[in-house]
Amino acid sequence: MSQHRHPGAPGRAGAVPALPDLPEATVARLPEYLRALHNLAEAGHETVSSEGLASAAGVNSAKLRKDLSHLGSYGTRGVGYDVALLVDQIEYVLGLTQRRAVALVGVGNLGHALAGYDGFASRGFRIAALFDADPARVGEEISGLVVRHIDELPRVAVEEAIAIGVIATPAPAAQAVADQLVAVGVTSILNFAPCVLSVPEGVDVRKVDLAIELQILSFHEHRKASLTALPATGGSALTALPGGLAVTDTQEAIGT
Amino acid sequence: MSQHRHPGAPGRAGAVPALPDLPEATVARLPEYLRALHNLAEAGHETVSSEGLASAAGVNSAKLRKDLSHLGSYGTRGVGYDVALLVDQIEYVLGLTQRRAVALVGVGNLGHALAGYDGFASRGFRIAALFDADPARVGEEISGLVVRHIDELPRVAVEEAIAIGVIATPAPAAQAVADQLVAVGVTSILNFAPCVLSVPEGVDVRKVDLAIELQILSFHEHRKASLTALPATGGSALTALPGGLAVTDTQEAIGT
DNA sequence: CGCGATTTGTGCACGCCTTCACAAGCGCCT
DNA sequence: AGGCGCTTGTGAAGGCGTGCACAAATCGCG
Repeated sequence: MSQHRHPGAPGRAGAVPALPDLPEATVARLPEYLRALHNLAEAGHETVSSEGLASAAGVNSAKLRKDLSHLGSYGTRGVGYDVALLVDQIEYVLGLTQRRAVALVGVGNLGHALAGYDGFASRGFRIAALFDADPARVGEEISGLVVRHIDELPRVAVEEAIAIGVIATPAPAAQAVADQLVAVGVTSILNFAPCVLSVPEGVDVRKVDLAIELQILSFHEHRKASLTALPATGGSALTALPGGLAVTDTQEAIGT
Repeated sequence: MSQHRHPGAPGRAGAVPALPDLPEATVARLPEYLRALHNLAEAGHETVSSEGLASAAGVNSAKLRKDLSHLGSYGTRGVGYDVALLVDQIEYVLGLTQRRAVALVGVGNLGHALAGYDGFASRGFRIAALFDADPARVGEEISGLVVRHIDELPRVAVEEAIAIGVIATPAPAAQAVADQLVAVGVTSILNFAPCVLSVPEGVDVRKVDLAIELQILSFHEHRKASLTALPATGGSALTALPGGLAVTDTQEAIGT
């Protein structure tokens, strides 16, 4: 198609340049590419081949090329991708050109850690406010921010232009917090509480459950054990291949 | 098929009862079903229909039935599933009948929170040891455990029968830690460091990257904004439908 | 100026996952 | 005992995602 047209150049006019709706799977990988690209840029690379970027991001090179082609792509055949250009492009698509304000609700064990996690700040986000329902925690200062009572959410949400809510409360409190976030106009929620949230249409919820991740690992562990444990008993076929197989969804031998 | 045969009853003979290799997508949902089932059991329910359990877990009922059918299934037509029986069955398949020992490496910000997270203990895991490479942190006591130097990993791994390793170090240190874990026989790793790990075949790695989750939300936020920005400003638009529906991949109206 | 080496972009086929729709099975009520 | 309503388990269809393999395009060099 186009030669080197930039459908939505980052620093360019802010006029909603027809954001393509990418496949979910692609969206989920873009941040990984972005991180790899930042590393490459820091290492002095000006261009990178699909093969090189793919291995740095831990994916197949064909998959990477297809992913990038979805967003209009900025590669040069015979050469590769311009690192800086691609960074700008991905950051634009992900909406990282504006530093979004994040409200963190629940400053218990996990909330404390999240409040102090510098990975947020360094990757396009700003923790703008901390909330908790426990009066004993209100007023405490964490990483330069004062914990406020959840009832102040409406006022602060407007003041700080909160775009994303992070829930790090115990499960029983999570639904109420989600409702409050939705009520003040938040349409994106990251939920660390181990429960299902019910939210209106148009609100995105992503869930991170640490115990679930471990349980998934446990299953594979269990399965691996049950395979290597049956050298004799023909029992259930499978005949455990000596090398074993690949993994769940990520790694592969990557050549740093 | 069988009436009420238990191919692998939990407390039963420990003789590797032909663990079926479930679809990855199913495995990833089983922990969610398990959590929902525990809630139902606590609420006094003895049986539950696929519809009921599905909404409690935030999924489609057909999907749930197919998932459960993969593990031999223990439902009764016209009635539903026996809650206690299903709990046992899922816990068995996930390998949660034995409480696996977890080693946590890196007790910085996030590591501290993970060490104190009671969700691990309550859901089948035991944090057996904490490690760090920083001598200043070695010796510190967290949640009843003393932080040890990473060099003690080989000895402790054997003593405590470590089954799963959790990496909560900065990215530059993660690969070395992974290598050390693999060297002492750990074949399941949960990685919180924002980097790709290279591991041998047969080792499972799952990755949790908090910033990536936010960036995915950011994309959808960006896209929603670019859509609603066209009609007539509407500020935050959306006119939140009262009933509201699901979102990206989880929620649904749940009737607690 | 032309040719070959290199690398992107993509058409295509395959497999996994989801969803629908319905037959089979079970309990309860009459 | 028989029928009826409810719920599970599953065959089939459709959609999505992945990976291969190759044509198109670009650069560098002779």
